[in-house]
Amino acid sequence: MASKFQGFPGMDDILPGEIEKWQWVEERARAFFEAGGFKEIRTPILEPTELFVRSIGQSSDIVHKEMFSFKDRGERDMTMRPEMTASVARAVIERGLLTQAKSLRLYYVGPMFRAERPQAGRKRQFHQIGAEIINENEASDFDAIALVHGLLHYTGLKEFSLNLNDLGDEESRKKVKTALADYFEKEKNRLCKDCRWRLEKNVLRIFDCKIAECQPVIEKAPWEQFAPLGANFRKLTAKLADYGIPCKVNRRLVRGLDYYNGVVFEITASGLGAQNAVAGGGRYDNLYQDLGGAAVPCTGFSIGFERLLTAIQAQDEKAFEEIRTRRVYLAPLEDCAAVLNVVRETALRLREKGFRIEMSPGVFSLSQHLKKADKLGARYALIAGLDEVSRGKLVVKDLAKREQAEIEPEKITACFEQ
RNA sequence: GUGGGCGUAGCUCAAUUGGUUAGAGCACAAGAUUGUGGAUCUUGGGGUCGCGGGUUCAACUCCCGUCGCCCACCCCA
Repeated sequence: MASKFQGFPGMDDILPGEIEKWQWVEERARAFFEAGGFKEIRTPILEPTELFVRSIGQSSDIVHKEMFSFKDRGERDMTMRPEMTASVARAVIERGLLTQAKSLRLYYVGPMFRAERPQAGRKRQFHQIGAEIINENEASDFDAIALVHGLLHYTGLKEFSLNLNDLGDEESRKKVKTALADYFEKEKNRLCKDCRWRLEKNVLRIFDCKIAECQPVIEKAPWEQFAPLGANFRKLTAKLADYGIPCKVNRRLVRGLDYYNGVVFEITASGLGAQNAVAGGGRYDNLYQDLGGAAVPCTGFSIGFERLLTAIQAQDEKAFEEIRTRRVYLAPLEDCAAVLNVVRETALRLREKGFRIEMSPGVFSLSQHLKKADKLGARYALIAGLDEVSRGKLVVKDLAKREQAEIEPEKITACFEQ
């Protein structure tokens, strides 16, 4: 409060104590993506404004009112990325990645920026973790959905529900749009003013409306008659059922980004407040072409990092207990190179095994060390003084069980394997 | 962008309907405690009461503005 400067609205600092959870989820996500054949990609936060206008679409809320855009000193129009799919597409096309491989599986983790009014589960700088499957066949719809589903479970989310819809191919989508436009045009006087605006810009978005008076009109929209679910979509839902992935078909599910076609989906979770979508995605077969690349079919999804974290914790208070059990506190009892080196080297060996190292700089007595270890939330302590080091040993203490053992530093990892 | 609620210590909150030097718990630091921890006790550091202006002999308290936070709408992850 006494600070002369304040951060911008909706842009948070992620502090020690909280960051460990981020790292934990991130590590799990990376492992899961690797197991699915995905490689990480990182792209710049700033992209040409036109890239997002072309991909996400003029009529979308993101483009027409939520982007952080400005001109740099060279009068270039730049925008802080509001999502990742367009950036990945730009990078793949620009770097010619599809000339070296027929198809690609890419994942990303990073900050996104949208100039919205902050509220629960919505920040101006927020983070997404997501993936794109580029130029594989239609079976990738299933892969993408199975991947999010598995990943959410793997990161500790217990309950969530998957909704999906079929927007159809370009042709049928056009037909549906005109048919729906005709229908809503007739019912125009029963719709709210926002819906009338949507009727002009993008009819499908009317289905997003939550105003009570519009509901009867929306309910009766004869979507099924204009756009029966495609054969591929039926195959997809059957396969999901086979694999025990529960889902609900929701014909009113429409995404707010214009590049989607075909299968789209959204995952909602409890414990999030009004913004309860934790992940979303779908098929976008025309994007690469629209951006000047070859025509390649794609599908992808992204997960809201912050929302995932709050949902995980809301559903299970002990979700991040494992972080504590993987913490090792360093307790050197002497301020001399021999002792410090043994302790540090041993700890680094454990770090490679996935443990986190905690230590407090300075020289302390053993009792002070143990007190600090508690405060830092460590499960184990590595204790060594001149006595142990001279005998080539080191003490490993389990703070929870109050047990300890003297071992040789080289055998430290074996001591944690069982 | 629109609406509602809220800004006092790092955190959670007090301050007797305007009145001396703004308090407590938690947290933090030191000691009791020089190789075995979570407790307890003692002591200590911390505040331009979000910021600016106004009313008043006197403002944390009343008025206006402003900034920020929270929640919701819109929409999205």
